[in-house]
Amino acid sequence: MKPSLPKGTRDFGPQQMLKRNYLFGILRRAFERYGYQPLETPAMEKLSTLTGKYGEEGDKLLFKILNNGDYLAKADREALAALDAQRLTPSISKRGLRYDLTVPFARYVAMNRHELSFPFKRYQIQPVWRADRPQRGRYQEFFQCDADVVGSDSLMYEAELVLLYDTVFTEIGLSVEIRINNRKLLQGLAESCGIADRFVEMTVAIDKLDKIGSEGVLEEMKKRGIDGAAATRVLERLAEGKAPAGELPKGWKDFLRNSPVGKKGLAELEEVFAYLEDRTLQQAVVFDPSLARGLSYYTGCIFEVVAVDGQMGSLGGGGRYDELTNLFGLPGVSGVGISFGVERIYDLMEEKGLFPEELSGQLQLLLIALDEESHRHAFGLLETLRGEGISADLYPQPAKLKKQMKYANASGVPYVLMVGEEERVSGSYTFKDMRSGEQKQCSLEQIVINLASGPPSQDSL
RNA sequence: GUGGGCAUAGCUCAGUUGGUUAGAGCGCCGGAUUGUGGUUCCGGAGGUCGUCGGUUCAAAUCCGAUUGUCCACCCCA
Repeated sequence: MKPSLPKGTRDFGPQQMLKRNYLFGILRRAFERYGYQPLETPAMEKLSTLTGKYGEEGDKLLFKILNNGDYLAKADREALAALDAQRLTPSISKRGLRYDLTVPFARYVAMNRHELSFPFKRYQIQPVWRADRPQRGRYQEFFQCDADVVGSDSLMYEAELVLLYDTVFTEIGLSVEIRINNRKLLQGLAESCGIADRFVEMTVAIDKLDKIGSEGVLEEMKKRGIDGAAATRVLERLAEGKAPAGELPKGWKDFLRNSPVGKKGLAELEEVFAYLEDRTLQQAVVFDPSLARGLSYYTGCIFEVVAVDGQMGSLGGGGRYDELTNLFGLPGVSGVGISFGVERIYDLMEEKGLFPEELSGQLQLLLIALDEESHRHAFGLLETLRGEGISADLYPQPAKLKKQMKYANASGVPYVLMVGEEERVSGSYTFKDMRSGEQKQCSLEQIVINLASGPPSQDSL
C-alpha cells in the first residue's frame, strides 16, 4: 500500500512546526496582552449546532461523522431507497467537524452564560474542516485564529481590534491595509437606492469591486435581479472610493440623510475613528465602502486585512454580530471579533523570508564524539547542558567525523561541539559555529554562557 | 458543486509521426580527505512512466474510466 494523505490535508514537519509555533506565539502573546483568554472546543460538534449557521452553501461543506455501530439499522429507509442523501443524513449522522470557531464559541457562550462575566474576551487557535475543493492556500483542514469579545456593544472594541491587527502584522513584519466598513452603512446604501429587498445580492456583488471592476459589478448586480438604474446609483456612490480612516467622505452624510440605519452606520464608523484618532498605527487603516464580506451574520462594523503588495487575498477579517447567540437561545448579547488567516499569513511570511533564522524549540547544539570513551564523556556533558536549559543532542555513535558533520549540517543545528581525546583530557572543547565555520576551544562554562539565553544571537561567537 | 490543465527517479522536469536497454539537473550513497559539514573532482544506486481497462505486431506516447494535484468559477481563510 502506498501511503498518502486525504485530499486537502497536510503534515507539518519539524521545520514547518517551528515556524508555525513562532507565528502562533506572536498571536498568542498579543491576544493575552490585549486581555483575551484562551479557549478550546472539541473538533466535533453536534450537527444540530452546526447546520443552518453558514447558509445553504456552508451546510454542503460540513464534514459529517457517520454514527457508530450499525448505523444503517436506524437509517431513514425511505430516504435510502429514494437515494436522497440530504434526507438520509440526519438518520445516520448526528455529529460533524467544526466549520469555523465562531459558531462553537457562540454555543460555548450560550451554554456557560451563568458562569461567564461579560464582556467576555476569548481567543482560539484550532483547526477547522471544510469539504471544499482544495486550491492554493485553501485546504480541507486548516487553522483558524480568532479573537472575539461578547457581551458589550461598546465601539471601543472595534477600535481595539484594529489596534490588535496593527500590532500583530507589525510584529510579523508584513505591510497590510486594514479596511473598515459598516453593514448598516451598506443597508443605508441599498435603501437610498431603493433596493433594500436586494441587500444581500448587492453586498455579494460590490464585494467583488476590487476584482472585477465597476462594469463587472454592474453586470453581477443585474444578474442578481437588481434594477440597472439602481445598480448604477450604487456604483456612483462607491465611485468616491476608499478614504483614510478618520476622513469619512462628506458625500455619504448627504446621501444617507433619509436612511436612519445608514446614518447609524456612519455614526458608528465616526466613533470608531474617534477612538483611533490619536493612536499610533504602523499599518494603513482605510474606510472602504465596497467592503461587504459574505458572512450574513455581521450587523455592524466589518473588517478585512489585505497585504499591501500581494495577490494573496484576504489575510483576515471580522466584524460585529448582534444575533449570533440568539440561535442558541441567548438573545441580546452583542459580539465583535476578528480572524487571522494564519495559513495565508504563513505562506506570505515564507515568501518574504520573515521568519527568523533561529527559532525557539530548535536544537541548539550537537555533540560529536570521536571515540568510545569520548562518546560516554559527551553523554555526561548532555546532562549539564540540558540542565542549563540548552537544547542539546549527541550523535549516537562515535562515527567518522565527516559523517557526523554532514548530519549536523543537514539537521540545521547552529552549533557543534567536538569531543575527542584532547578535549576530554583538557576540558576545553572544540565549539564550532556552523554558519560561519569558525571554531574555538571553550570550557563547558563558556559554552553554557554562550547558549543559555535561548536561541543564540548572531554575534555570540 | 461547475468547467479546464497536469500526473515520468526523493525533487524539478525532458522524452520526436506509437518502435530496441526511458534521460538530465538537483538531491542521495561511496571515494578523493582515518579530527571537520556547506565548495570542487571521481564513481554509484535509484523508475510497474499515478492506477485499472481498451486499441495495436508494438503504448510513457492513442482512447476510456478512476484517483491525486493545480487553475478558473461558486464560496471562502
